[in-house]
Amino acid sequence: MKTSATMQTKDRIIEAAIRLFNQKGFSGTSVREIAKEADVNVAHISYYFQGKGGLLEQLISDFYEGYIQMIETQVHQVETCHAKECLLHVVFDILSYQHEYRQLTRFVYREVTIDSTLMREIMSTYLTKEKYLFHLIIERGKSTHVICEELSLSTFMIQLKSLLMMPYLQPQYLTEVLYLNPNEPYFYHMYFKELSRSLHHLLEPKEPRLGAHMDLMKSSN
Amino acid sequence: MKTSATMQTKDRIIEAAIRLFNQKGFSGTSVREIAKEADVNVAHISYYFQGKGGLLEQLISDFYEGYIQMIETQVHQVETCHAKECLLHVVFDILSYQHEYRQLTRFVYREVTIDSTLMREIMSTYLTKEKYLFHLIIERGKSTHVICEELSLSTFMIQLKSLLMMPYLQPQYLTEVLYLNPNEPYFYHMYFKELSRSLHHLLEPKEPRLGAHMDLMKSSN
Amino acid sequence: MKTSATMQTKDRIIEAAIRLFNQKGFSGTSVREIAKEADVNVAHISYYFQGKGGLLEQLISDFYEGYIQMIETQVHQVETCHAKECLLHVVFDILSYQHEYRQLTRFVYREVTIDSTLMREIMSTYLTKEKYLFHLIIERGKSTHVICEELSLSTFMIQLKSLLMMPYLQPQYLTEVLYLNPNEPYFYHMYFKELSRSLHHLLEPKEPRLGAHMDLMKSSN
Amino acid sequence: MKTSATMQTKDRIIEAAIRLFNQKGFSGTSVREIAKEADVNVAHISYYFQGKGGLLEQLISDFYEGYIQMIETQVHQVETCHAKECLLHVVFDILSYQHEYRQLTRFVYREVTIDSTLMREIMSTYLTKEKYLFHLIIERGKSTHVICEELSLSTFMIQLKSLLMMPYLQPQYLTEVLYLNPNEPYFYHMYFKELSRSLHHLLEPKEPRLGAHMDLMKSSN
DNA sequence: TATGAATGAGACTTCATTCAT
DNA sequence: GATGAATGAAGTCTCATTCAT
Repeated sequence: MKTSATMQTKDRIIEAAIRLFNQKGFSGTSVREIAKEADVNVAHISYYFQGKGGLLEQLISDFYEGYIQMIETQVHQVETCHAKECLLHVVFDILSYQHEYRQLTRFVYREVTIDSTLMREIMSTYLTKEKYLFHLIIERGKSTHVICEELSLSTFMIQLKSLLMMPYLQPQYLTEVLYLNPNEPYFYHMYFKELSRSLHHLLEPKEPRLGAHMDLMKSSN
Repeated sequence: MKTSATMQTKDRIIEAAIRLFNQKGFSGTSVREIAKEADVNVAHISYYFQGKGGLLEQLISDFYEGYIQMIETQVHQVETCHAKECLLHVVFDILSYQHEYRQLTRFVYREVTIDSTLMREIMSTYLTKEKYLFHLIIERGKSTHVICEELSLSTFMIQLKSLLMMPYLQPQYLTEVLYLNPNEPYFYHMYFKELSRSLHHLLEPKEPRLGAHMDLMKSSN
Repeated sequence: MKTSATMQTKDRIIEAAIRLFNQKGFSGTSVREIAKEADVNVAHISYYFQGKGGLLEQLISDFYEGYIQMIETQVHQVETCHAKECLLHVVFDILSYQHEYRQLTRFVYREVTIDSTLMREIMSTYLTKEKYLFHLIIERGKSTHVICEELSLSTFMIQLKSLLMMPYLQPQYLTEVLYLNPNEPYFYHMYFKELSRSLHHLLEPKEPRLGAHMDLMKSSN
Repeated sequence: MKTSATMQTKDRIIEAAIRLFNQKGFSGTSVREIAKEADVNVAHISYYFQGKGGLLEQLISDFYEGYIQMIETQVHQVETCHAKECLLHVVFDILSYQHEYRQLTRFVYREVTIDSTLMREIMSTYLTKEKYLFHLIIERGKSTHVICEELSLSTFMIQLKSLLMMPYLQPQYLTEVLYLNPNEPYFYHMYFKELSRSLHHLLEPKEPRLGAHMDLMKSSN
């Protein structure tokens, strides 16, 4: 068992790292800065996390560990529910989770765009599981005819994840261009509403008519 | 006028930088690596671009310069068109532009998530203009009653941009989890189709009924 | 409290820096050379002194700090003395101080001739104080009628400082042209004698007759 | 014969070099800065002066060439004169020469404090000659009994040269501490007056009585 | 003669980590 | 467990010079 002082040190490092990685990126942050921000000796970072890389790994793993666990819990809790309602519950929980760990979320979502061994492991460990969990819900929805049979899981995941990640990948865009404040609770409640509406359209059985783009396709190279 | 040899050197640096920044991020890439990849003397990077930072600036500026110019051209060309058609044309052009400069796009979209002075300038210079151009189209659509009066520009921009950026911010997710290949032309044609469908729902005047999430709101903190 | 090992490292750097700056000038010396001369890792220079510039700053500040303190001590000690005697004591102390820190003195006196922000600060911090301290002595001498009323402080300071600095600014001239050895204690005792004689003439109330140069003045442009 | 354009280029380089060497020292100035300041191509510096070192050499040689020639001219012109008057003429000419080439003088006097092969050559070539010329005058003065027999040449040279160089080695001290402006013609006329007075005392046959310092000598280590 | 791109060496600094205390 | 000095590698950038045009 770790002593309280040790926990404090580890936690202070984690908090400082999240703050700084978020601001300047992983590579853009030095261990000295982290140690200074956390008011800890530099050697502690290597000592507790086996180096800067280990710290990164732990932060990302922790994030996705909690992320997947939260979805799993929700999916199993509402196993008997109406699929669409379950879906919305999960989405709402994800938004809450992201909001609770705002800085970590933002940093992880950016770092995950880098092609590295670590990230590939994360993909196959956590994101594949996430996909599977949504697959379960969607299938349940299809079998109970509340979700359109033709809906492809990929299409769904792309739309869902792009909207879920947007506020964390482009926070400055929201604040400086759209004058929204993604850190306020109000924002993410509104955001949930919009997201729900989008998903609603996506899951709807009736296919909308669209013609314009078909011609565009042909004229392009 | 620059000699051909010079252009080759500058261009080789730019290409190498895009490739590496894309793979390892800006901070994660050293000028030595870039010089090696470009088969160019290290000193050239400072010589031509006033340092690594200048190279970053130029890449990002170039990207957004072309980006905005392309949208502007399209918007003015189809000024007399049906607003919705114009919108689809612009979206299609953006997807094409992004596809043409795949690696640069991917890198820029990631780097833009970092809060720096440069990025804030990019926001206020280019992205504010982008918003304005979409504002013009949307307003035209509203005045001709093909776009729902209640649609807020912010809502529209969030949905549009999140979908536009998604394949470039999460390419590994697409390839390794969803088994899609965002680099193939086929993909981005399909993607355009999906995007069009989403926008169609968004612009539609008729408001869908949704209730489930309202209850969720109340039970949350 | 610093450990003995640390002090050794810092001191070794300082000694090596003085030696090399003295020989080759500040800009003409590289941190690598200093590190090599001090038998220390290159990184230590930035580590302990915040870079080469910080090292320079510290050396110069240390020199003038000790310099002013020494004069102050002397001035206050002999407050009740005869002004002229006090003056000679101070001059003797300065010569001793300069001799004790020969290499540092020489380097500082050369570097001080460069127009930089640092040097301007040194001027206004230390040399203004030095002037003030001599002002005190001179005024005391004037009020007790042992120093000529008409003597201007500027004239005095110029003559005094030019003679004080000479052996350190032109050591090669002394050795290679005049065949004197300014490093020997004998030399600076002789030098003190000459200096005293010069000052004596300067402080003397009786004005010498001089005519020759008056005509020169008129014939010059 | 050099073309006018070439001369312009060479001269522009020389002027720029003097200006910059004066401000930042030799090692502190880069050839690129010089080329930029002179509005000349960088390659010209290596081309015309065989590199940065050659430029330095030329500047210093030119300075001392003119310096010695000027003294020689004066010494031979006034060969038949009264030794003291001749001395004052020479001193006045040196002050004028220094004033005319203010920036060069200042830079050369600083650089001459560095121990290098070049400087040692300068010493043995020019400064030894300077000493010899003053030796001639002093000896003439001694033989005509207008200069004290006991005056040593070294003592004289030290006092003379320290005063001659002072305004160029410590210009900031004069401006920022003593509030004098060494660039004004008025200043150096005054300075000549003071210098003359000092020399007068020095050459005087009657030895002043001084006792205080003799005791100091014994109490020092 | 004039240019400016190219070069490679070397400048200063910061990095993450280790280790003796 | 905690410290901070020490390390060597690597970072970015600037240097003076050369050379083909």
